[in-house]
Amino acid sequence: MSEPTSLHSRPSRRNEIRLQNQTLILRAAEKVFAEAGYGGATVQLIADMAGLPKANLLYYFASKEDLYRRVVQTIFEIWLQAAAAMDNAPGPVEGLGAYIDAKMEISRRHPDGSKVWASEVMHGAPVIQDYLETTLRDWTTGRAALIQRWIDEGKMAPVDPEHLLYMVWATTQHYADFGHQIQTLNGGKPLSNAQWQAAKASVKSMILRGIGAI
Amino acid sequence: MSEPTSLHSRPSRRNEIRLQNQTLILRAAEKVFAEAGYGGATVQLIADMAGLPKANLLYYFASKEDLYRRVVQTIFEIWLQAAAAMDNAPGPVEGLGAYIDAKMEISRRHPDGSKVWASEVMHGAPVIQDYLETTLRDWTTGRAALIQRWIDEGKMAPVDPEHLLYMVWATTQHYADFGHQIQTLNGGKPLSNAQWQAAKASVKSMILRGIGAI
DNA sequence: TCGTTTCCTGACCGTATGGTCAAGCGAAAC
DNA sequence: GTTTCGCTTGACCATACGGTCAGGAAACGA
Repeated sequence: MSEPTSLHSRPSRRNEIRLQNQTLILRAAEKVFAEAGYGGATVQLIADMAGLPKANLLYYFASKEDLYRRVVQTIFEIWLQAAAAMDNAPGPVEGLGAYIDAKMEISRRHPDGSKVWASEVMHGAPVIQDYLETTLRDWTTGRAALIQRWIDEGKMAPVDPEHLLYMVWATTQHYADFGHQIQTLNGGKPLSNAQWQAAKASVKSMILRGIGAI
Repeated sequence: MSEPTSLHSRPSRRNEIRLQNQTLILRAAEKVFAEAGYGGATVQLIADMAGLPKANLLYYFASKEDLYRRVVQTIFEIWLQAAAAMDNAPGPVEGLGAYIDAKMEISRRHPDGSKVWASEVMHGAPVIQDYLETTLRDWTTGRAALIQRWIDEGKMAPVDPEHLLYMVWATTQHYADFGHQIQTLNGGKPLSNAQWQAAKASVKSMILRGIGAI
């Protein structure tokens, strides 16, 4: 009853299991939400994917919606990390180049996350609307200003910074969100390592040339 | 009481009602599928949106899946019509320019259709896989060859035609699929007429410059 | 007018879903 | 050795879902 110093005990077996199961569930949830959408996903499906009984999921996460919210937030954080690639760059070639590289890498490594994000936004952003209005809006205006500075310094053509950002988002995320279509057009096979490099180079060169940076 | 001199019974009242209700239902279905996804959409929701009893929908359409299939096919046909804009063009400026214009117009006028299409592809194209493998693949290889011809004729830089097409698809459809995000970043207001024109011009100029066509 | 076909719909059904619960389990704390 | 307390789970529940059906209403042909 009286806790002497049990504020936070060592990692202990308990917390270890807890964390392990939570990440296991979140990973399964990401996959199922990406494949079936929020409405099409079922807790049972996620449980099967995770190899756990359904009731166990609902011990760790209060509800399906709670689980979904966690998945979306995780993706948003990954998304924001890549955003930092644009910082401290002397010009658009380095800054946008690194940003495009980072976003293409995310499309390759987290296609499910990208799909969940796309689905969330397409359905009106019911759970991350506040993030869009605060974090994303601030980030966007900040980078738009940075791009405008590059334009003023004559480092690129005078394009609308926001539409440029949309193009970067759209093009890079397309390789995740429409990966199935791309795979089908690629003879049914996923893009190989070399093809991914070619895609990255194509996207980068077209965009950078499109804004007169190269 | 029916008058013997029926004023207009040319298309016969029956077929008229039938067609009217079917399009009413399809329009409602497109909206609901776009907003909630296939799994999240319910027949009841579509019926409410159409202002008809649920049983009436299932009189005209055999099942929810049948209704969904019709919606997706309709979108695909609209999509293909825009594809013709590239034909008979002397070069990339006219051909791709017209294609981008057409696709932007579709994003503006059929955002729900675009979302349903995106959702369908993201979830592995369960109902239009065969279209992807036949119609879309043929169209893509054909247009890739056309673009390659333009490259050979020195009308544009030697970019990978397929990645160029992906960029056009991604960028134009982004304005429909991520319309909610764009609206949020636009202060919560939908793009105005002028803003749509600016978007169109931005996308066109960035892409055409990106491939060295202007 | 009458018979036939098509349209319309309230009531209903089997199933699957998100979520609850109470009883068990096992490692650690006493 | 016993108690504690978080972890685990089969069984269960209310609800909502897609789909059916019987039978009435309206439109049509003759």
